[in-house]
Amino acid sequence: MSWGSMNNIGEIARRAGVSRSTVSYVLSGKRPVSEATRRRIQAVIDEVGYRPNASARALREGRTHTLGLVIPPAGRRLTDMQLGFVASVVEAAAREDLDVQLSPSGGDHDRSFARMVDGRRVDGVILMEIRLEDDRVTRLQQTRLPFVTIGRTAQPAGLAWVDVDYAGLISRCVHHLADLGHEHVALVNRSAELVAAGYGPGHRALAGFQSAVAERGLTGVDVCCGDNAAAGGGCVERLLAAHPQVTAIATINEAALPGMQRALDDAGLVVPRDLSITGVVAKHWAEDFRPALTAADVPIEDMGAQAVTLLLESITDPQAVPGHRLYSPPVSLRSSTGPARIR
Amino acid sequence: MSWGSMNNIGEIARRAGVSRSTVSYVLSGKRPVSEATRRRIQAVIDEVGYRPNASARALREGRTHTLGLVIPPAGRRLTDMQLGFVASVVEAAAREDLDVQLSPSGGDHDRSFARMVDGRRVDGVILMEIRLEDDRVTRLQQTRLPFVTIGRTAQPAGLAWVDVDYAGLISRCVHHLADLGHEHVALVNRSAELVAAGYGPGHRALAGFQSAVAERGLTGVDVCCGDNAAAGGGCVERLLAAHPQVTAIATINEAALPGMQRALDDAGLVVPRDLSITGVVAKHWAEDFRPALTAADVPIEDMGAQAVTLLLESITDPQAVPGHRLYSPPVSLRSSTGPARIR
DNA sequence: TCGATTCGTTGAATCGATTCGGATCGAAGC
DNA sequence: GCTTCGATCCGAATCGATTCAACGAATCGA
Repeated sequence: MSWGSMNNIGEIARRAGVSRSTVSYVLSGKRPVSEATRRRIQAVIDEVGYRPNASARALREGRTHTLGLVIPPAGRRLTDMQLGFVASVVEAAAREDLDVQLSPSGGDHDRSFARMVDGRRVDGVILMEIRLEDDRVTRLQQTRLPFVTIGRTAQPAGLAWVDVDYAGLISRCVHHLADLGHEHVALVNRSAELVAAGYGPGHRALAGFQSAVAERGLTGVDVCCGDNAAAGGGCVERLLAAHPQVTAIATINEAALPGMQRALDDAGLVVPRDLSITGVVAKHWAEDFRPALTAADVPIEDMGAQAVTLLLESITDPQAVPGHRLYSPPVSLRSSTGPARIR
Repeated sequence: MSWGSMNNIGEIARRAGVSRSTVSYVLSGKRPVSEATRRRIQAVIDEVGYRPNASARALREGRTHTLGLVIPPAGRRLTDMQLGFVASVVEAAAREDLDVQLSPSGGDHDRSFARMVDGRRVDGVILMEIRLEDDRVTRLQQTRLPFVTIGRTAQPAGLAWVDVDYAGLISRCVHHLADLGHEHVALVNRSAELVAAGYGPGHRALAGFQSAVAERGLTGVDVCCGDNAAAGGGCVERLLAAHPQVTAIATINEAALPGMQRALDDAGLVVPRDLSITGVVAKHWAEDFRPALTAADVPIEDMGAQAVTLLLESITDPQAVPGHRLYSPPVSLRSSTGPARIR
């Protein structure tokens, strides 16, 4: 394990007294090599700590054994859920002996994104924070580079994706609230910028909210809210002031939860006695809430792993019809929802 | 921008009616090319959307234009601060047109880490969550691959690193508490496993705590605490029960803060009237605390950017003596500390 | 004993880009 | 008219690994 001055396959071959091809076959096992020479070569490899140069291998094989993961541009802090996706994707990739490259890109015109895609630096790409109309998706389609989206576009047919059924789940939450007798409910959505940019979950949650509200004959109010505690606090304060009749809140904005909690505390409101809260958030947030949140737990780990699986399928068989998966986890009954009561 | 069946430099040369080298010189500008041909070539490049193959370029140049970032192994959730480092490193790298590869590795024997290091897949490595004795550091040293650590080992001489002066800052916090008249103070450290593993901040914070406590003639108690809200709650409950005389807490465990706050609320203690809290945490956490935390704000952004800068220096000039930077941000006076009062 | 088969190994081509020495050509100098 | 000299451009080597056709030697059957 000392510092071999040169660590290429030729040097190994020279020291072992064989040709480069034989060394290669020992590494890959794609052709039989006699036990004697294989041991001799392996000894040299172990001695100098040789590992084939990744770039050379990638060039020759046409595979980099690296996945690209496009995350929201830096500056904006990643939400806990996004971080969860990153972690689970990285872990799932590691299990398959794949590396992960990060690209912080918003639009299609990003240098980092362009390098990754056009430079054929990765075998496939996972896209996060997808918008209903997404430049990056169209860009990836025409490069014929396999990719999977976490979240889905407006027209996801023929694409590989994993997503949460925000529409269905928020709808289910509203029905749950209606069953409890609530008549005036509110939706706390993601940030206004995200929704304006056509961010899928925001739009789909709103659609599910509105349809369920209509179906049950409730009155519903929806507000956008920045992805952080401070915004959550202000948002709930304004909501309570403007719509005092509201007795229940559904949300998909987990990052705002701590602030929402604080605003409720400050207003002297007890959950669920005075106000019910529910929504679609990561399990971690639901359980950290006080009281524990009745919510649909987004299966972050599964989704990241599934995205990697789908991507690998696309890579190994580019012709195959891309797979997808829509998650619709059950709404876990915890302690944050209760019968409606006039405030 | 259509899908050129082949996108290599040879194809571009053929279409433009020149040799491959000329195309290369147009791209790099390392030799003069006549205006006429340069325009002709550029037109072809733009038309087919050509970009040089990253693997081939890396092979030839011996540089991958990629940085490796070693993060704590998945499974354990990353703390907010770690996430901040990742984000700022990625952003700083992007500014330099560098890509970032993630490697979730704890020990030295990790496959992902080995691939990254031995496969020469990256030009340099940034290491997070450094321990006082760290296998990965010794491993990197003998491969002669430039690297920078966020945090530092017990013997950091000759290494490139950025770190927070936890010892000095916690000491300053204790002095601040002593100035306010507190006589019984507590330190809430990071998790017991981390400290047992020789995690630097844990040890250095403890050392600073103990020396300051001794210097001011206080009584001090230190406890370890898991990096999450639940652990923080339990930790403070036990602390209050076992040491009722404690009137102030210093901490470096930001992830535990929400839980600590809840435990204090439950105990009916008002900050800072009944109990003072201070410590070293990311600004974000300090400001989200209620009341805002008097604390030294860890300059996460700067540290990530600085780590990239130091790494680039190591890469461009491997002979130079590695730089380092010890951050000692001021303790921002907010509202969570006040004069001691017997509970 | 000789041709056929198998096993182990080798040499050379290849992936796509960079780079250096040299070739080509027109213009300038004598 | 012939050499000289820039200005341009080209050809070939190179980076490190993989892979295929082929070759020598040993084994086998007839």
